[in-house]
Amino acid sequence: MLNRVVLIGRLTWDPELRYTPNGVAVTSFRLAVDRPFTNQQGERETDFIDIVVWRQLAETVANYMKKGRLVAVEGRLQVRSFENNEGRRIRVSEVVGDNVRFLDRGGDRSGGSGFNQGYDNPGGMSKDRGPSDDPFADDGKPIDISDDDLPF
Amino acid sequence: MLNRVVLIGRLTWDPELRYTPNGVAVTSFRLAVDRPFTNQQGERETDFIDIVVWRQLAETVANYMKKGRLVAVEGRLQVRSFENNEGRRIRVSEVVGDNVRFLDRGGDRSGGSGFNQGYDNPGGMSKDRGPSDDPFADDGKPIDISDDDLPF
Amino acid sequence: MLNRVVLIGRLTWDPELRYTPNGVAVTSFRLAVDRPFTNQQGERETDFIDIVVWRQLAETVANYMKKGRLVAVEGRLQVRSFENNEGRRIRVSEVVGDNVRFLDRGGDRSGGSGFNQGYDNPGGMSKDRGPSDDPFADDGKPIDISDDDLPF
Amino acid sequence: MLNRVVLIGRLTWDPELRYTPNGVAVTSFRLAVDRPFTNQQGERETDFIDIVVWRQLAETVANYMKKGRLVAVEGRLQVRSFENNEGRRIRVSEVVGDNVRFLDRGGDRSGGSGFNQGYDNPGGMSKDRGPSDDPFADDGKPIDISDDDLPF
DNA sequence: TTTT
DNA sequence: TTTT
Repeated sequence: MLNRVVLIGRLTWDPELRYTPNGVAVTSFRLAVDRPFTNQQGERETDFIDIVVWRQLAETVANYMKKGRLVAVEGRLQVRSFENNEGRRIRVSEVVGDNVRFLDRGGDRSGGSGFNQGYDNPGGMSKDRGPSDDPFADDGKPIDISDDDLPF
Repeated sequence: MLNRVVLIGRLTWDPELRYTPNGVAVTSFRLAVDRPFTNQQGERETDFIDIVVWRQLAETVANYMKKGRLVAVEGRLQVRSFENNEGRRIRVSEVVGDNVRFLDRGGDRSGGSGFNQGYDNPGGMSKDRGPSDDPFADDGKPIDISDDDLPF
Repeated sequence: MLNRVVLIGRLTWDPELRYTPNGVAVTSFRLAVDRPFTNQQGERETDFIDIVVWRQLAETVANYMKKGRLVAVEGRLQVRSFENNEGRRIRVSEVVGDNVRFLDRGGDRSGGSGFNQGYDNPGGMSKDRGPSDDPFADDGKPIDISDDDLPF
Repeated sequence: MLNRVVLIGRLTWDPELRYTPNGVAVTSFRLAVDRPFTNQQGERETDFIDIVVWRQLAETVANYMKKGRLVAVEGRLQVRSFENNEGRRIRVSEVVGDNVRFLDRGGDRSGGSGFNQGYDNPGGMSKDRGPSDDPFADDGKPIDISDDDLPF
């Protein structure tokens, strides 16, 4: 009914871009997210959380992200369940990201953050697109609504 | 850089649908969100939070929501600042909703919830559309990616 | 660094309350969270997400929740990794809930929602407590700050 | 019923620490949060969002944050309404932060992030404390539950 | 009072 | 204009 996740963490390896048989771009990576407290041994533990992003966002992430980079990820928590080839039931949890923000230096605007951004259409509601069909390509038209446009 | 709000509360009045001069649907409503604690007088206070939704979601909300209904709203917190006609600086805060879920009886699936749902394209990244141009109209094609499509 | 999850879904079974050897209450349950879109076969899929709650919240949830009930859960996504007795690496993902809200009729306030609420101390920053040591027990003192108290 | 906000943005000025008459620390600051899209004039707009934090977190923020720093804030959206001295109804919206993470260099761990963290007890459920009574002071005891402690 |  |  509602499923929203927000994470900030560091990439544990370089993301790798793949394509589905239908040509849809998909990138997976793992995020190290430190817990905000220490355990009984006084150690700070870390959750290693798998992220998957699709389409244009997959390509942006693959192009700009590297192991160690700090990112914010928004998305939904997905649990897939299947039987492996030993007949064992396996459950795989991952966050399907629809927004990824780069939080440390990207070499862009003088040490700034968010130099590159990615937005996907949350909830997978966008139609399936091939990799060459950029859903965010600028068509030269304005994409927001001006104040003059407001009815109140 | 990142701006996400999730609220659950009750409508304080019937929402009203308007259209911008350009024909874009927009609906505003106010949500009563009880605080999870009581104040020094032992009273439970409530935040009255303004929500605005656009396009198809505006029409869905206007059609199905009524005063008193319980809803979940996802969106971003927007602060507009302007000078009023007395030259005074006014700040208006509202949540621009991109997902609204109906949480109490909708007469749909036997006491179920979420009988009607609305999703807008978060972040306002969709192109401007007129009210008759439903961004979520079903075109008869599948809108998600099947398991067979997965490269891993 | 930051890890926040908000879910709304239905309990797939009655939760069961257990206690750790140290007497800490813990309740697990599974939430069915419908996806907001349909797959290529036109079916609406569901994520079955495991939730675990601790201490007072565990007891509240065990006392009031039943299979089928609609709830909102806030928490953090935790991934535990261990080797099973076959030497296989297993990863278990679950949401550690720190706030659970009951969203359908609880028999309390005439069809209201949120009849019962649970809050845990997010981030696990509270000290370990035994089950009889209610962290939310009312000590008769006010727990919030009045307006008179504000310095601005 | 549920009210959660997650923001990432930059401080627009140095925060200022105050105390209530009862000695409770409170710090306010304003966050500049860029929108993820451009308006009809092709400009990227920014929401300037007021944040208030209390108690220990107020002191941590006041000690470590400076104008321009990038932070993540979690909290709840609060709307206060009152009549000003001209008899006009004023509505003030602000995010009551219960978690603030520092996202750019803090001089701590070699360019790392989150060098300093603050957690407040969300929902204001903690008892009122004076400024010298650090709710997060380490008492030398473990604050989490070990794996051995788990009943499953 | 507006950040990068 | 305040919901339950």
